[in-house]
Amino acid sequence: MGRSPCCDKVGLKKGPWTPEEDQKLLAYIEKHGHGSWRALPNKAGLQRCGKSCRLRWTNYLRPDIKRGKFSMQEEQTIIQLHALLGNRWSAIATHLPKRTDNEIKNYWNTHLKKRLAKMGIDPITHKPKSDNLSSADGHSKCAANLNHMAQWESARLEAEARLVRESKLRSSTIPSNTTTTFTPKNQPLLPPPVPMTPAASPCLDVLSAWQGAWAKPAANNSLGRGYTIDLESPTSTLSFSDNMMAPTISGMGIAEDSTREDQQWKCLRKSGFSMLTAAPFVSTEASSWLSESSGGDFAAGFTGMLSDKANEQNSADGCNDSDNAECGSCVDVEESEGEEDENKNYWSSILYLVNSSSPPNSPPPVF
DNA sequence: AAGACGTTCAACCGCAAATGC
DNA sequence: GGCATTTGCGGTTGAACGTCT
Repeated sequence: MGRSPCCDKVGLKKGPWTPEEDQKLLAYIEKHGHGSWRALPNKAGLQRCGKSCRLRWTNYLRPDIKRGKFSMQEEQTIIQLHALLGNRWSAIATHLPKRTDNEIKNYWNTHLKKRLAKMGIDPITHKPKSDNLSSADGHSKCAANLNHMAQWESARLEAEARLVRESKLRSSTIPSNTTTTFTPKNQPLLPPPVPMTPAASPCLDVLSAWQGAWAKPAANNSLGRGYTIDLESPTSTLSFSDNMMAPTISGMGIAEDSTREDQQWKCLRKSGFSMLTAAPFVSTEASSWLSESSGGDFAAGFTGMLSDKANEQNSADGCNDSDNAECGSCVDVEESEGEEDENKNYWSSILYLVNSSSPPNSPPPVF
């Protein structure tokens, strides 16, 4: 495709794979594992280079791949992780089970990036384009914190990715001469990916930090507002419960009602989501780093970049309840609002979440 | 109906890291 | 430790398909 071939050997087929080739590759890997990719094509009777075979397998034929539309939670996860890690698709993919890095990369380039850009958000910095110059004082601190956390999170993700790779390698190199029968649609040849449970990743991560901040009070909260926490979620993302007042954590694997979620995001924004509002729910530990990050003034520092923009939006919407935790007007979402507005709100909320997730001064990860 | 234009995504490439000898 | 080979990653391409004019 427009470049010199990666394999010098002539006669090797390129371009789209035929069903027959897929079948050959699948049959071979089912029987022998992939072993050496370079040697595989000859052994499997394929006129392809090993690289092409590996790519076909990892991005398309592997049984533990989920195809189809990305859920809203997956989108949120991608955006949050992209804000932290940049174009490190393989690291992002470790947080999205059954999605390949290539698929995530494509989805980002064809959908998410454009949607962010359309909203005036720089898809690289994840900040409003007009906001780039206004981050001189308070925001720079947050940016530094975010950067610190990004490095920290990045190192952890790399370690996780390594574990996943090693696990897969071990299993894939073992010939499956067991009773495993395999077709592209059903039987997994490889074991399920290493779950990113809190137990597996006991250290802080940005998303977990968020979860922790929200989740901890759940055990002894007397509010009874419907906290729901999925501790097994590998990459939980923040969402809000039905009445929008108490934060909830929902797991990635949980099917979501997108319409409802839209409304939740909308209300999150409408309620002027801020740590002022959230403070009563935040654990001591979490509020500690939040406080540090804001130079001692937890509420002011942390909410600065959140509420400013949210208030701006609220004013535009005529919702002035940003400082009111019991914003009742947010419960009923006006149906007359356009879908575009909902999308905007949803994306705005994501941006604010991304901007705010950086516990500073955390110790370096030990793996 | 047909050509132009835009979008999507599988597959390619080169590079860097990891691994083996 | 040094070199050769293999593997993984991220950027890019272009065919296929959809939409617009």
